[in-house]
Amino acid sequence: MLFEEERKRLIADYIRQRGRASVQELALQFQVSESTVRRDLRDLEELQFLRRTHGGAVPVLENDNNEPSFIEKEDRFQQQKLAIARAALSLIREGDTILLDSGTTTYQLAKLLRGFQRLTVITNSVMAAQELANEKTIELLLTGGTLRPETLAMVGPFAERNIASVHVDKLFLATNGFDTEAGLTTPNMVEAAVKSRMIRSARQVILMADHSKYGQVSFARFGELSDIARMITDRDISPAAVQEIESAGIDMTIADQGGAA
Amino acid sequence: MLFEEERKRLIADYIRQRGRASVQELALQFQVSESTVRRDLRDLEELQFLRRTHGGAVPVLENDNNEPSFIEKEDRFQQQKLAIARAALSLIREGDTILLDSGTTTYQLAKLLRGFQRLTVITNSVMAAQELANEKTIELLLTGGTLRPETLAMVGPFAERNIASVHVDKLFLATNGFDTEAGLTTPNMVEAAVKSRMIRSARQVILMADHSKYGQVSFARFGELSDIARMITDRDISPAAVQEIESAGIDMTIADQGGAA
DNA sequence: CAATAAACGATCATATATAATCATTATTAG
DNA sequence: CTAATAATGATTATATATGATCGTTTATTG
Repeated sequence: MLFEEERKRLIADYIRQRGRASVQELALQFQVSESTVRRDLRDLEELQFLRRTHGGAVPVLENDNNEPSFIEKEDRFQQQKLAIARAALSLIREGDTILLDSGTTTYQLAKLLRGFQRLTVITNSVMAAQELANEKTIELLLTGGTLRPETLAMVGPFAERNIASVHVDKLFLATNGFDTEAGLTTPNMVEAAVKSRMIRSARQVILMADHSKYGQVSFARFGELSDIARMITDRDISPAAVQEIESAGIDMTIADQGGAA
Repeated sequence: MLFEEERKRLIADYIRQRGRASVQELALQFQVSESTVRRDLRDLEELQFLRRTHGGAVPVLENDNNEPSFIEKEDRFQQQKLAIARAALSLIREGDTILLDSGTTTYQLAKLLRGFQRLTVITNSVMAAQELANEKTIELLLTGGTLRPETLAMVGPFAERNIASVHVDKLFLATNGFDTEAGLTTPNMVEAAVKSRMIRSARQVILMADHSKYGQVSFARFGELSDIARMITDRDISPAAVQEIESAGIDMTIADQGGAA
């Protein structure tokens, strides 16, 4: 005879393992009435361990790939950004210490960082931090700072001071505007100050920017082209732009989307 | 014949080893009445050595994987903690700048902070930050630091430095151990360092601790009783404890759970 | 879209576990 | 040694988990 707690835990395991289970099946399996199974399922659903359906239950969806957040849904160029993130991933080595800027493209990279055995990640993005919080093999540091609700980025003196106190192998940087004349720009002054600080704390600066950023000029300037060692963009960038960027001494990586458009 | 403490330890071991035990089984095994077994189990549960179920007890699960454990989700003292949080809430004024420690009790308070029109909150708890991220009327600052996966608390030099650079009206502090001799203690050294810093940055220190913390001594000491201006606890605290704490010059608030047990 | 069968939630009865209480026994302090 | 205190066991009232029943809701299928 099982205790209630034991049974609930086993039911949760059972469903996670098999992918699904009917109420009847569970009642038979654990030798209790269907009433009891339903009560258990209700409790487990409340604790988010599974989702009930008519007739049974299914595992709760891992937030790995499904259920993109609101920001993600509204995001344009997702395919391109994922491709850029994959290209960025190949630049990271075991044991690296990296600085991860906030932004939707760098967020895609954060999701890919799982699986590293030894990695130190410093970020001002709460969204990125959430993705990596449970990875035991990744040392995760948050810069701290005032939280901007729109982007869940931490900015301001707290962030700047902490970034100033470290040195990293690689910075993965995002931007709103990238222009050969105006340099690197973003709409928000305090975010610009943080990015500027990040650049100064990195041995190698890698810019992750899809083609739509090229030629854009925003309000606050945080760096110039010569700060950038490498730029990763998508294949929709114009050949003319590529030539112009390369002639500024920046290595280019054109990310392949693997056949898909 | 065993001493009480010996028996309790053996019961805890027994359950950890076998994975479960019924009250009957334990009464037989240790040659005591079921009443005594239940009392032992109650004590052991309060100390988090095991979890009671109807009919017996099971071990506390180690949360080795990334999923939130049962323990976290169904916190047995939730009612008390909520009551404590409500009492803490009444101490906060519009326009205050408060420092919020990480922990389950302070997390309850974070959830109640919505609705303030003007409030500055500094916290090292990512969980608390998530609750408040979308409140436009709350200025939210994160301390930054290394993220501890178990508690989602930010600790270490980043956090300490930023905390040291501010001064707040009120600190809402959590603790694992509260003892008139040993003072305030917690299992983790780096968390202790952060808490210690917090105390130094606050004009008024308010301790939020349910009755189970009283008399507990953990590994790392981060403060003494004289640091505390006020303690908020639940009504299950013993009158003797209240008197002892008050004679140490600490104002006491016994949170009412509003009729519910 | 309606008919039908299955699944569901609500409610109740019951068996059992538990908390509260009190008497008794062990332990400690003076 | 005696008084006070704490732990234990027995007893009783309360609380809880469970299974059965039944009216309602939901999915399916012709």
